[in-house]
Amino acid sequence: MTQQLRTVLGDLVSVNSRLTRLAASASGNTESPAIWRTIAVLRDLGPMRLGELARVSRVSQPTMTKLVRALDERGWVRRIADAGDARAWLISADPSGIAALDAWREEIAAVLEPTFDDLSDDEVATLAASVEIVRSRLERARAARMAGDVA
Amino acid sequence: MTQQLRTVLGDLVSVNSRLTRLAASASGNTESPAIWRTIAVLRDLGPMRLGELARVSRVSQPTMTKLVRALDERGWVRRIADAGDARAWLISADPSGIAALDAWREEIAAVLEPTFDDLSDDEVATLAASVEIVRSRLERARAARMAGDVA
DNA sequence: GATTATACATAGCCAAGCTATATAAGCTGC
DNA sequence: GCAGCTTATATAGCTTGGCTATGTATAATC
Repeated sequence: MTQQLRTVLGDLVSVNSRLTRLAASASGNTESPAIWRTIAVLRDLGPMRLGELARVSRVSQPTMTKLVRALDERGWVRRIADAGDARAWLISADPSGIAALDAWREEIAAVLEPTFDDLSDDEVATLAASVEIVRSRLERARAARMAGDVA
Repeated sequence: MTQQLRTVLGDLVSVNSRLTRLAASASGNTESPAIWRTIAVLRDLGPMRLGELARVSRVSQPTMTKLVRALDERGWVRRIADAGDARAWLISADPSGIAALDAWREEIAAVLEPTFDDLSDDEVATLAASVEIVRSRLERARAARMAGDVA
């Protein structure tokens, strides 16, 4: 059972990488996955400080500084001064960023759809259930991290 | 239904990106996903020419040239001269490359396991089924491509 | 109020991705 | 049998995403 879980986790990450390449190459999209991932996190979890955003996204703080700058240049996030701590900013997804994210999702979905359009209802439900499983575990990993579980 | 499929595909790619970051940051692994993806393709589909490997992996030919060089330097692939066409090479996964891939999979599985260790048998089965669904579609996309479906 | 800790920015590196182009080998037509 | 097109891989040069190390400014503490 444990072995089966391990195999599945390895397969999951492995097959993910190929799916990502398919999505990226099939769409002519020029923006990077990191940009979309960052907006998605902000949309799902709400405004937060840059450092917290980095931890949640599992990238280093300097990497997030770069990403936020790129997002800011496109007008897709807003930097709000944190009243009470002049060092910090609250990063918030701008409506235009959410709209761009939605457009990107539409685009990759449209591109992938032909490859997946013969899925049965059950198979679609299986994919949806898996997405929820992974999402819930990501959320748990985040919560554990916030609780100071891991450095 | 179509809308549901589209939403699921968008979610799938989106959540993948976060899972990839979790796997990368939780493991101290220094090798890149592209390296592992390439060996996995070679292992699953057998030896092939560099150009075909690039098409199957959905990267450009120069990108694959770089990856194959990196793999060759580590001794993880072999370049076999193609008898009958002096321009081409057959790229083959070396046993040491397969072993390294297996070790990497073990490592990320071990790192992710604590986050996923309370999954029920049903949930594990759901993830496994999803992996198979995606894998089968990737294979189909590859076959369609080989048939000259897309440039 | 000097020291230490924290939040973010900067510098500088490497890898992965791309397009454009070069090189070398095969293929075709005459 | 070689001129010229096509094909297979390599090289050049760029951008972005990732990292560590370090700088700078503000809080927090003693």
